[in-house]
Amino acid sequence: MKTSVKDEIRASGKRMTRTRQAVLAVLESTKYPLSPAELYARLKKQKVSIDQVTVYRNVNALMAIGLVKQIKLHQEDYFRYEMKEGRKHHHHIRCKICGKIEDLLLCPLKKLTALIERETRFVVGDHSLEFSGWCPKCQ
Amino acid sequence: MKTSVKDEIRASGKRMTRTRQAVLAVLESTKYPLSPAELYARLKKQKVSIDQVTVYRNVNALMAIGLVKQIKLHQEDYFRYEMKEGRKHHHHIRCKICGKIEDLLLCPLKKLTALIERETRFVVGDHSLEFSGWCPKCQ
DNA sequence: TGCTAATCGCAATTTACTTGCAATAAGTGA
DNA sequence: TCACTTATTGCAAGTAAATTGCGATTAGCA
Repeated sequence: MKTSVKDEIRASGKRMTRTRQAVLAVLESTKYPLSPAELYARLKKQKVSIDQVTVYRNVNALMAIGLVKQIKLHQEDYFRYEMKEGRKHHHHIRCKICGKIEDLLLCPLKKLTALIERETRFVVGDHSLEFSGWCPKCQ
Repeated sequence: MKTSVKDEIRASGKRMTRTRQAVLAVLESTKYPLSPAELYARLKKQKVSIDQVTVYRNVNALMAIGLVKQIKLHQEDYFRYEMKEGRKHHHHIRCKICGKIEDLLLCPLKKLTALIERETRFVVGDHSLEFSGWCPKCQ
């Protein structure tokens, strides 16, 4: 775990506990966003003593201080979480069959903001974009 | 209600009941996607005798035969439904303050499919795209 | 008009997530 | 190093959206 992460946690008045460290370690070592249930399963596999509720509370706390990003995929009815740390703005594609999730580093939307603001008179904040399809193995 | 809608329902082996007709009428007269709770509230206001469960079962049935489209907005933890009938492919923008939802008729993503397929080796099926921001009244 | 299966209402269940509370432990300050 | 404050934890219970089971109702056709 990078020192900077611990510093950010301390700076926000939060503490670096054994469980929080374990949650962060799993998120940092995973290349795609994890659901609380998946996170919990991995921690149990590693013999980390932790409760489901603590996983929820930790991802929420880490999200509140901006270390972790919450992601909602269209086909699923739960949230996923990934480290924000040093990651570029990106989107995801998810396989309709096996659920495999991969990053898409592209984003075609920056140019669109001005057009949308002109058309709708909204001020545009964020966007969410997600593709689904069939991964190489499931085709 | 258009005859064609009733025909489509009958053609799929389903029946046009009083409650289903009422659900369809509300969906057809609303310009943005409705949640089951909103649908239920409007039906009650119109003195339609219907149960919450029946609203859920109806939107699911209508979705199964392709008359209605299910939409999940990023900031909400429930589904919304809108008529598919004759509507062009579109996306939505939602106000972060008051929740106002408006259609966006643009879609910048068709050209992107080939690029994503080349990069990820996925076959792209659908996409979902949603903006959020501040509507004219809430700015 | 009478039959059959789709649909309905009501109650209970499921799933993801949150909250209350007493016990524990991180980090500080002496 | 120890004591103290309070963030954090585990467990149990509670929410809210959506689904399911089942007996009663009713659409639509013969």
